[in-house]
Order: sequence, then structure tokens, then C-alpha cells
Amino acid sequence: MTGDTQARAQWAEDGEVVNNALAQLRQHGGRATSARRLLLRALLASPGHRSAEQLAADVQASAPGVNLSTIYRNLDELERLKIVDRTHLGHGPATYHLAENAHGHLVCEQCGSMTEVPSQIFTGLAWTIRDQYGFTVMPHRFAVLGTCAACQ
Amino acid sequence: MTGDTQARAQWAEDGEVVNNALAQLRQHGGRATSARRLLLRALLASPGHRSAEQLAADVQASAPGVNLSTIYRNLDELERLKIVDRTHLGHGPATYHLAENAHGHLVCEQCGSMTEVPSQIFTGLAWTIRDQYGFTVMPHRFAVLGTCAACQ
DNA sequence: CTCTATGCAAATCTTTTGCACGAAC
DNA sequence: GTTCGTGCAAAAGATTTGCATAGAG
Repeated sequence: MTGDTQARAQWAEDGEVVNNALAQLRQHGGRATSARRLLLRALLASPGHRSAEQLAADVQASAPGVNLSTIYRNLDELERLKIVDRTHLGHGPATYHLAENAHGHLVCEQCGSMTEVPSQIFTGLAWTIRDQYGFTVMPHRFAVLGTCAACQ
Repeated sequence: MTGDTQARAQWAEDGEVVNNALAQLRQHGGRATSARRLLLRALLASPGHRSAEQLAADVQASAPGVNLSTIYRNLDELERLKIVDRTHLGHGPATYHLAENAHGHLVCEQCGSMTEVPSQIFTGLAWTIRDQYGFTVMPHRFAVLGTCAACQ
């Protein structure tokens, strides 16, 4: 196997999501390190809400040397790039998960204007509602009514 | 002034909200201490989102001896009684505010069933949306669509 | 008088930071 | 080779807990 095909094989092992994220990091002057690849895999592997410590444990299963502070630093970076979402669920540590692209809508009752918002804005609400009522929120299927900035 | 009228006068100084909350505490075997009264006043005085430390500062303006841990313990108690709402806004400490009674609605797109939910469930979302878009969410004016537990 | 609440100090848990070294480009 | 990322250790920040005492009912 040539180095080239080896590289292509390794690339192929990870989903589009992982490689997309690494590409975004590179576009912003960042580097595709193995700690980052493993962290993204861990995020992808379990769609739920995971703490930094849980993610560190996941990563350390493959690479025991990776430090918790590296996990935190990378989660911060990924959050800044909107690749992951950070959520605080009541007490305890913050939890993280991959962000998605669907969007919701804010509609002003005064002037009728509509604003699209990233659906991750609903993550906390959706989580709470599923947890407490077993109800799955579909953020793109309804409008959030209220009063827009201009009409206040 | 008799002790009785003095007591009535002190009672009258605080709003219904404060005395209601203290009454609830008593109903649950708790006691109406001055630290609690002052904490409730502080929560009432500033409707925004305040950290435990900020609330401690407010309380200590009137009663310098009150300890931060007392604030935390009382906020926990008030949260358990649903008198206050705790919210995590991104990084930094948790913030607290009085819970309200308005409610929102979850409507199932499959079976049409409707569930009322306490509007404090929208607190985090509303805060984020106001912060990022200047848009004021009116949680009681729209339905959250999705799929109910029975229809999953 | 009895039991809860508080102050104080210490512990715990979560997250951030400084620095020297190693790795990606 | 240059710049960015990481490990390690320590610090900082937020919250909780143990215990003796003060205060409410």
C-alpha cells in the first residue's frame, strides 16, 4: 500500500462530518491532529449529551495520553466554529454534541418580519421537553412568536 | 406601636411574592428567616438573570453577615419549590430569577394532543434569542410542534 | 425546647492557564 | 523551520459539605 492510498484509506474511515470539521479547522489556520480526529469521532459515535470528562474517556480509550485540558481546548475551538454545541443541563458539568444545520423561525407579531435562526438554539429546550414530557420538538415546523428588535 | 402592628407593618413592606414564597417554605417545614426574606427581595428587585454571587452582594447590602453558602442553600431550596428558576447562560456561573406562572403549549402533529408546560421551560431559549436577535419571545402565544410520547 | 438555618472553613468539582516540548504544515 | 497543539501541573472559579452554634416556631 502506498502512502497515498494509506492516507486515502484513513480519510475514508471517518465520516464526512469528521473530515468536514477538520477541513474547517484547517481553513481557520488550525491543524488536523489525532486528538481532534478522535474527539470528533467520539462526538459522532454518541449523539447524546456528553460531558468533557466522558468525551476524554472515549478519546483515551484509543489514545490514553490525551489530556482533559486538550479536550476542553478543542471543545472550545469547535464551539467557536459552530461545529459543536455546548449545553448546561441543570447541575453538573456542561455537555457537548455536534451542531446541526436545520433552522427555526422567529416571527414578529407586530410587523410580520421573519428571522431564521440556527436550530441549535432550540437544543436546550428540546432536550428538556423530551426529558420531561417524552415530546420530540421539531424546531423547523413552527414559528416562535414575539416582538422583533425594531418593534419593541 | 404594638408588636402586632409592627409585625403587620413589616409584612406589608414585602410584596405578595415574597410572603407567598415564605409561606410555601413554612408549609414544607421550613422557616422564614431574614436571610430568606432578603434573598427573595433581591430576586424581586431585579427581574434579570443574577448569579449567586450578585444576589449575595444584594443581600449583604442590608445584612453583611449573610454567607455565600447560605445563598446557595436557599436558592437550591427555592428551586426545589419551583419559586426560582436556575439557568446556565453559556460560560460563567448559573443565574437565577423568580419563576412565573404563564405557560406554553406542546402540540403533537400526529394526534393533535396538547400539553401545557410551565413557561419557565422557555427561559433559556428566550434569553438566548433576546440576546442574539433582540427578539422577545412570547411563549404563551405559539405552539411548539413535534411528536408526543404516545405517537413516537 | 426542638429542629432548622447559618456562618465559617475546608473540600470538591469543573474549567482555565502558563510554560516547555512535540507535531503538523 | 515556523507556528500551532499538547501534556503536565498549578491556578482559578463555582458550588457543596461538615460541624458547632444561633435562631425560628
